[in-house]
Amino acid sequence: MQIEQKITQAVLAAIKTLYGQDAPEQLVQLGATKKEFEGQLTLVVFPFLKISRKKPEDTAQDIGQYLVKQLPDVVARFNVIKGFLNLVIADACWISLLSEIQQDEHYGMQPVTDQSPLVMIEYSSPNTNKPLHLGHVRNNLLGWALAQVMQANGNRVVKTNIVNDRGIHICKSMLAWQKWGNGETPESTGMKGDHLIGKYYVAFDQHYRAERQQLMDKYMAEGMDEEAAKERAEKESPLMQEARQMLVKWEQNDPEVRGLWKRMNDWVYAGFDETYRALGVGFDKIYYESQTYLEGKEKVMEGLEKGFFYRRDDGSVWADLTGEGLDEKLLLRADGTSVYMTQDIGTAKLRFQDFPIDKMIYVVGNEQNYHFQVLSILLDKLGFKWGKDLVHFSYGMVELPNGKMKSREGTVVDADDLIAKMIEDARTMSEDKVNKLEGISEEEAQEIARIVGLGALKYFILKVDARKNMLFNPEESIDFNGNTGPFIQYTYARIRSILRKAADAGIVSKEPPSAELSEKEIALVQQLAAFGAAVRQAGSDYNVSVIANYCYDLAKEFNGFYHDFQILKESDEQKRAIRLALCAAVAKVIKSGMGLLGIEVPERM
RNA sequence: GGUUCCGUAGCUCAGCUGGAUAGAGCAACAGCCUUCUAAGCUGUGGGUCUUGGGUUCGAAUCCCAACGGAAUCACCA
Repeated sequence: MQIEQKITQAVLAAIKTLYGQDAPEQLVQLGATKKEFEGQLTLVVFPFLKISRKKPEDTAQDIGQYLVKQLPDVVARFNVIKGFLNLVIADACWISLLSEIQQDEHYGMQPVTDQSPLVMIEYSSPNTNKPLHLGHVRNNLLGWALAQVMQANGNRVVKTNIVNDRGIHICKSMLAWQKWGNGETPESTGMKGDHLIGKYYVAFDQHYRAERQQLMDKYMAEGMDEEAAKERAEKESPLMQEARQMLVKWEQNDPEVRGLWKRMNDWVYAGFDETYRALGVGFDKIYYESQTYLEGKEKVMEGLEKGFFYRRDDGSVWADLTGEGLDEKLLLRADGTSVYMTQDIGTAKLRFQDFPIDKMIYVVGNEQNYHFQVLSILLDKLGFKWGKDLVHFSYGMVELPNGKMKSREGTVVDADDLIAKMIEDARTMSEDKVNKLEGISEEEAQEIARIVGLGALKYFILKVDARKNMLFNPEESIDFNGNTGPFIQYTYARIRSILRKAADAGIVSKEPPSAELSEKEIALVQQLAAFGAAVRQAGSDYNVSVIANYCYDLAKEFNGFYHDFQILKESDEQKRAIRLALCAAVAKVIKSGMGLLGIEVPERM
């Protein structure tokens, strides 16, 4: 922000003039003044003591006097507490800052041009054998928000999704559907396609477990120990063998298996699309592993020829990463089929063909930290210029009070159920406040409930540092009071209400003239001014929770102001104009900040 | 065991690029609606910032070690 820039330069000049030495800019530590002292900006003078050779208090006095003299329009006065120089900034500075905020359409955001760096963000990346759950929700919300934040920092962003549409897990669902499905379809059952497929995935697992148990009992009765019996049962289970056969047929392009595979995947995609739409997330380009897994083999063979990798006697191909402090990593099985890593290499190859990627960000859970460490090294060896610096945006698990979510054990929080529950709760909540929604149609009321319910869910997830595991207790519903999405949305709705009334009354908010500002008003402008820094920090740290916390602080600050001051009823026209300008600016910044998080704000609630 | 991450109020979390007396929310208690939306505001109580060293004028923040928890170390994806 400009004020800080000016002061920083003036402080450097002060050091030079007063003590005859150049100080590096890093020594200038300017921060917000603590509430209990007068002033808005505080300079920490301790770093300058070696240069000034004076006591902290005297050094602060020197610099303070210099600033007041050299920047009278900016620094109105100052006070010194120990080594802290508190600066009182002139009201006019805050007012002109406020009008700058109002006039800047993209306040806080960097422009994006054709020359901007291209950042590709991979997120979501579901398996097509079961519906999305809360863990996926965290991934999707983080991925979307991160994409918005990167764009706000002046990057061209391509959002991408790699769908894991092949493999043994899908064959399990297919097989179970064939055996026990009686030709059920989403149409015939009214179920979402992803849920229908998920039902058969679970069915497979149940039958398989029963079968395995039977076999185990049999082998143990024959005198095998438990461990060996289990291993043999898993290997010889007819169901599992059938599933494996199906996968082989799939790889051989068997028309019948491929037909079923396509049909069932299409059901799942239709279901996913619905969930994505409800969450408000989307993609610019979707890749499918069925299309990329073969590409990886080529790349691996290329690496083998160049001597980056080696082949073992059994024919399998490996990368030796012991030089990097890691293990040896399998890239191709002895039978020539590819593994997870091979597929990611293939996907990378296709992506680089499609886009001139400068930076690649993978939004994937922290259970795969090792995988991405290895992937980065391999891509680098294979000549991808962004491989070495790829970013694994690694986020923690969502845990339930009794531990992790496990789809096979049915302890998952389903994404669709959760979204529906949130909207329902928001609806109930607003019905307790009938007076507010007077004269609102059923559709509007439902739309508000949707915005607020999703706002609560999204904020709940995004306000937490992504790296940390987070706890979700299904017994306690997500809050709508306190540090929550609805709190911020509510602040916005109240402001919009004021601005509507101002417009109705014909009060035009013109250019704010000069007037004295109260401490609270200055604090609000200062908070508004910090938006750009929050956006930059969120981008450089890959931390979207910075934006969430910023929005909360801003809303909190505004609510204090709203409580203490009259706005429309203020009789002094100049004060009223400034307060209306403040309202408009806060609404604008809340809307764009929440927008970065993918959270909508309602005009009323 | 190796590697990576985490440990702040009863609970959920901020603060971590070193700066003043460590902040919010929830829960508990006490107040504030004839006045612009009370999903709000104000107040009270609640802390060995896991522990022990080190660096520094100054450490929740940086370094080292220990303790506690999580993830990972598959011819699963």
